[in-house]
Amino acid sequence: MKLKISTWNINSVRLRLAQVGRFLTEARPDVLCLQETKCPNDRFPLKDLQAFGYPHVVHTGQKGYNGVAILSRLPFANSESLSMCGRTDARHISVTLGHEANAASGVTIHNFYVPAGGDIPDPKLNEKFAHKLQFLAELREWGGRGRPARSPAILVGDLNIAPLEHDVWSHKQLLDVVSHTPVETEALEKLRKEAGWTDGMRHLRPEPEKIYSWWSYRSPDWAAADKGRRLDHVWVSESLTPALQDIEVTRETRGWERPSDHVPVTATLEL
DNA sequence: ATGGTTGTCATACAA
Repeated sequence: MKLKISTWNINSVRLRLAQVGRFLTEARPDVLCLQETKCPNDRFPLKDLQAFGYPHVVHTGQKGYNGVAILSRLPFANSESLSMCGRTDARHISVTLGHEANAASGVTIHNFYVPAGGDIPDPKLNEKFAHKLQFLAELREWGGRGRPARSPAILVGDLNIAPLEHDVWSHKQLLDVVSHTPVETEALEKLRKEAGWTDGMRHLRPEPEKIYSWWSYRSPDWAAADKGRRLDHVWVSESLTPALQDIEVTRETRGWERPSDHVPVTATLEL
């Protein structure tokens, strides 16, 4: 069977409910992982999302900030949410697919939203950057402790880091810009390789091809300037790497009315 | 070097 899984930082799920519906209708993924739902749990638009043909939904959110959700056409065997950095903010949720005798049963999907990290790339001067580095340290520890990539698993999300030279419009100009500083990019690549994850996007579309999934709202003409960054990622475990068939970045959603600053990334696996 | 935009919630803060 084919498993099609998408990840999208939606920047308010309530404001962009119709866009989620349009994307789901047009792309028809089996699973959609959302970040930055910016929605407390009691105001999450559960029924509206289910009505798009995704009866299985888990979510965790808070007022105003953060928040992650997973929508699925396939049922879940179980779900959990990790607490990172001793905080109650909603930056991870995972499910294990199951309850049906198909090839996707037993695949665990982790949906992460890594802190953006503020503007100043110095943990002594900027608490938000210190938080980001701490989050990466805990991600590394988590990747070694439970060895999540040693069983069939997919890790997606807004990792707020563009790790490679061709993941940004200008490597040199962004070396001291949060999201592309060496301390972040080296930490992310190290923890990914150590844990055994494959960078799914680059596995199918290696450098030097430029790949972006985010364009700043502050750019007056984002499409012409094309000063993007690849902040959104799909990682797959070793056992699932040969199953990777396709990666798609749905750039056109950035041109929709009232868009998110991130666009969906979709992976197709033949299981 | 600086300011540029958006969303949430209340007019500041995070991204």
